[in-house]
Amino acid sequence: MILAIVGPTGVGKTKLSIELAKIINGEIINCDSLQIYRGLDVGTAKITTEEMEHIPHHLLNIKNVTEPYTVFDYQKDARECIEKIKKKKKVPIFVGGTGMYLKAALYDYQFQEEKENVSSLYHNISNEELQKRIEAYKTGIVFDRENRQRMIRLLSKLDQGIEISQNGFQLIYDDVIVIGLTAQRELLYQRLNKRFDDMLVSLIDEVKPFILNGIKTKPLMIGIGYKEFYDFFENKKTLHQVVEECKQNTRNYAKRQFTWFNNQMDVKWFEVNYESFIETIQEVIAYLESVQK
RNA sequence: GGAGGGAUAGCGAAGUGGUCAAACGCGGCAGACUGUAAAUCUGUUCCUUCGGGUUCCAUGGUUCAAAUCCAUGUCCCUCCA
Repeated sequence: MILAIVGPTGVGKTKLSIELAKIINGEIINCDSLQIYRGLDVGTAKITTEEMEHIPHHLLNIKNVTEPYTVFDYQKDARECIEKIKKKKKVPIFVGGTGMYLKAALYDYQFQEEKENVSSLYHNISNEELQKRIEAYKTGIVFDRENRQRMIRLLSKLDQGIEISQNGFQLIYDDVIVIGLTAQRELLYQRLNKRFDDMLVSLIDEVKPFILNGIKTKPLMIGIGYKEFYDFFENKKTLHQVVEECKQNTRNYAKRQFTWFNNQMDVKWFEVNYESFIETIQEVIAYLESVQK
């Protein structure tokens, strides 16, 4: 069995993962694109050593923020982790909200080793030109004509002669169970807002050195709770503005995560009972037992 | 007390007689997703049994026709006393 615990940020995936790992003898594989990095702890709501309760965690804190890391790397690393854990006769448990990382690990996505920063080759090309060049390949691929980032990606693959399958993706492992945690939208948003207020002071301590040292690498320019603070330290925005922006971005992100997991993967959802989290855990366990038979 | 300015969809904000159910932005909702994925992008957003119905502070008026013009009232802001 391979288990995955997914859902929007802040629902309680981490907590559930530890309880399940204890019960089903599992090891956890992080599936959060930012928790990969060392030093991004507060803002990513990363699990603490204490919270781990000695459950082994993989792909957590494996890179510095200055090191590149993408789905390509994740797919490789995650699959290795699965094998390692299985060899120990334990259960791999994916935990995290990066839908694409999870799907790349478990489904038959194919990525090629990449030489240069391919997309930089296309920077000067207009959207119209990108569209034309893609269409010139006459692949019949339907693509988003406004999404520059993804058009560049697509064209670069076509230019490299990489074939792009137009069928859906298939799981490459049997016995994958995806558990989704959900909560009433409004309740979740409230909790996210509160979580941000609670972390604010320590978050600033965490972000500040990066910003003052002029580090502007990918995770910092992308991560919610990180990227927004540059404007504050550069005196372009007030703290209040930045805080509101962080909260807004977090809510929007949670929304997108729902969309992904609802439509891209086959998820068994459980609404979290925050008054009594044990009940949620028990529900999940009961489900797992019923599926095991 | 006097002089001006304003009140528009959940919010901000255009519109100043017809082509206005009302631009645009935000937020909300829904969606896409083969390497920045905490990214990037799309659709939708008064109600509707999809025929239509009810809107632009309120009431009355002018007009074939009003969010737009006039009158009165209410509330808000700025300035002078």
